[in-house]
Order: sequence, then C-alpha cells, then structure tokens
Amino acid sequence: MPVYRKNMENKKQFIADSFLFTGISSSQLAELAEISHVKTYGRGEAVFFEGEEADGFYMVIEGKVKIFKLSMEGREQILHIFGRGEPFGEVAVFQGRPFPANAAVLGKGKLLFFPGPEFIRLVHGNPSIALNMLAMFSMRLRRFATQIEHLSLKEVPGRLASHLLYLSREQHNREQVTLDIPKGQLASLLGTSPETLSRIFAKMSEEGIIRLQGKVITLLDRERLEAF
Amino acid sequence: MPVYRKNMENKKQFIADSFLFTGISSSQLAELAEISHVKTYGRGEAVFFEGEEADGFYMVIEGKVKIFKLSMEGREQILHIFGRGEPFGEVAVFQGRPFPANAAVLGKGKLLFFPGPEFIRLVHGNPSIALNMLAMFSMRLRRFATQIEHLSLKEVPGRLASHLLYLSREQHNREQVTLDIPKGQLASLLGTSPETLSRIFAKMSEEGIIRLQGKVITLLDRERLEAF
DNA sequence: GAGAAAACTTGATTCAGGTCAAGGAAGGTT
DNA sequence: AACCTTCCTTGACCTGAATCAAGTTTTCTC
Repeated sequence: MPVYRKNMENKKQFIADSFLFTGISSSQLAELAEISHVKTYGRGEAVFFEGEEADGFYMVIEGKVKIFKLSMEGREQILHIFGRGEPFGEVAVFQGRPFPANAAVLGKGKLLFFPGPEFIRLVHGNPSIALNMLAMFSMRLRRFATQIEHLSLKEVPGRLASHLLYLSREQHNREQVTLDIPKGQLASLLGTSPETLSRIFAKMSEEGIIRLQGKVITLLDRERLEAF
Repeated sequence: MPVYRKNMENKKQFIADSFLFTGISSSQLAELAEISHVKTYGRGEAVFFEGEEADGFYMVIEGKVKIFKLSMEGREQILHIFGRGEPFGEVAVFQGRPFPANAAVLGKGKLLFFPGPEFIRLVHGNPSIALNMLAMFSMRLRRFATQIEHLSLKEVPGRLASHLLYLSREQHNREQVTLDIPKGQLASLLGTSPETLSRIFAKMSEEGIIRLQGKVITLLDRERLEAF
C-alpha cells in the first residue's frame, strides 16, 4: 500500500475517533479526511494570531496547543490548553469572525487543519455535529466560568491548589501528579508570574503540603489543599 | 377574550420574538407557551443557587438577572448580566448537571420558566434551536474570554474604560452613557470593590476624561479611554 | 558531552487595590 | 415631608503579588 494511502487511513481513523465527529456518516468522514491536511510545528511555533481571518480550524494530533491573550506590555494569559483529539478555532470559523485569541504549540506539535466553509456546511447539515459542538461549548463555558471565579475571588495559592487537585483527578486520582507543561506556562495559565508561582511552590513545600521534585508533585495534604 | 387566553397569546409572542426560538414551528411554539410559566421576583430575589439541580431554565421578560459566584468570604463576582429576551441556565439543563453559579434578579423581575426535559427533546429534534444555541454559546465564550483577559491583564481603570466604551457602543454610540445597574454591581462585574471603583471614577473625572452625574456618564475623551 | 539557551529560583523593592471605618447622598415607603 | 434603608464616597492602612535583578539549574543542540 502506497504511503499516502496509509496516511489517509490514519487520518480518517483519527477523525473518526475524535469527539467532535462522532456519529458522522462514513462518506462525510472520507470527505473530511480528503479536505483536511496535517501541519507540523516547531518548538513554540505560532498557529494563528488574534484578529486574523479564520479560514479554518485545527485539531491536535500530537503535542499541546495554548490559546492565549497578550497584554500591551507583553504579559501572557493562557485561556486554554488543548491536547490530542481536541479541536480549536471552531468558534471563530463557526461565527465567520476573526480569531479572538492567539494560538501556539507548546514544544513541538502536529495538527490537522480543516478549511472553514466545508465545516460550516457540515455543521448546518449534520445535527450530531451540532450537538457535539454544543456539548463541547458547554464544557468550555463552565471552565471559563471557574477561571473567572478563580482569577477574581481566589489568591494565587488557591488557584494553584485547585489546579493541583484538578491534575490529580485527571491523572487517575493519584497522590503523585506530573506537570505536563513548563512551570512558566502554568503561571500564565493561573494568571500570575513565574516568580510568584515559584515562591508559592516553595512555601507549600516548606509547610509540608506538597513535595516537589522537578515536574513531579506529591500531594501530601489534600485537606489543606482543599482549604485554600 | 378571557384573561388567561390573552396571557397565553402574549407569552407565545414573547417566545416567538426571542432569539433562541427563532425558526421554530408554530405548533412547537404553542407547546412551549403551554409548558412554560411566568414567575415574578421581588427586589434582588434569588432565582437559583450554584449546585442546585437544574430542573429547567429561564428567560428574562422584565428586569435584569445577574449570574454570579461567591467567594468563601462573601465577595461576589458577576459573570454575566442578562436582559429582556435572553435565556439563562440552559447550559446546565442541556448538560443535565447542577447550576454552575448563582442567579438573582437586579431590582424586580419577571421571568419565564421552561421545564428541562421538554427543552432537551426540542434541542435534539430541532436543528434550528441547536444552531441558535451554538451562536449564543459562541458569543458567550468570546465574552468570557475577554473577561478573563481583562481580569488578568488589565488593571481596574482599564476594565472600567473598556466597559464605558462598550456601553457607549450599546447605547447608540452616544457620548452620554447611562449605567443600567448600581455602581456596586458594576464593581462586582469588573472584579473590584465599590470603594476602588468609586475612587477611579473620581480620578477620571478630575482628569477630565469623563463627567459623572449620578448614573449618567459623559465620555469627554475617548482617546484616553481607549488608551487604558 | 561540551556549550548555549531556556527555564527556574531567590532576594529586594514597589504599588495597585482590598479592607476597615465612618460620613454623606439617594431613593423608596408610610 | 420625615423616616429608613440602601447606596455611594472618602480617608487611613495594609498586604498580595508584580517587577527588577542576579544567580542557578535544567534542557536542547550540535
């Protein structure tokens, strides 16, 4: 079997496995595999910029993608981090408006790009895709709501504590969690500076709430973490 | 014509005029009018609380509704303020999960309540409602994204400036904008305290950027407002 | 595996804005 | 119109966290 055929099969399989496109017909699946194409990105490369025309959207195949805003002075706030199988940029495409934020890969990455018009046709003609999108958007609205809550009502230690407990839940509820992004990026996600985050990590270690070994964090005292 | 008939007609008309239910069939419209009912609320009364089972959702007929979170210490962060014709609580109903935040009316209010199960049936069976919801969710995701951006990357004066310019746009681009909510609530929406907001209003007045007369604010210097 | 480049930590300083406290202005109610 | 309540403003104080600076560790890359 020639290489491009194999790639096409992989691609089709990947699309079929994604949450967004579950329940789609086999012919539409083939069509999607036809029109989409894989793009690879180097360390930290930008995917798109805020304000750019949204000519299509992306899905993460490998690596992680951050969606972020920049202040005038260059400070960064990460809105979201997407991993394997997750689509991003669909809001802009669906609305036919420019991207509302920047996107860049963390480390290296491989993405699947879908041109916009085809996607819009698909959503309008395919109730199951619309419902999948509604489910995804609902999740994201909830996440954004808690992010707003944390930024406004919690101090940095509280936000970090929440995030650690969140990671623990994601990672099979173990006491031992592993950071999947650099600490500087975590700071940007929590709406603080690397320096402050570092200090708080240090303080929590001193107080015996966590144990910190590089990217591996042991949650020694869930009680006190939850109390933040 | 008996009173209840007239009310039913009004209700039906109101539902038909809403964005969420545009494109719905006349029979479904009648059904919605049948199952929904009007609720009235006194000054500042709660509509629902975070964590409550979502047995249905609401649409604003009269007044304004705030969706908000509370911190342990009782500080409030308003996530959203909804006005006439806007639905709220649908995310929770659609997901079949508890309400993610609290809701209360500002001043007095009149709401239309829709029981949940019927609504879910409707969304699943009616592509135009699903698409309308997608459009609404997209808008809200954008709004939340800018709210996160502002909370994290702008200081309070910048957030206030943005809000004033936003109000100006909403209110026919006049130089003269009118606050439609108490200043204390505005503070809670911008993620600050009434005291701080008051001080910043005072400073902006001194500097000749705005003129403040009760709830009416004149934007004297758009340039400088945009520069924040 | 050496050298370069990121990423992280720690210290010193500064400041935006939160909190407490108390007085003043509106607005609703009888 | 007088009352009460809610809302708003101003002052004094304090603290969480940003910033600047400099060193240290980790990690890429060749």
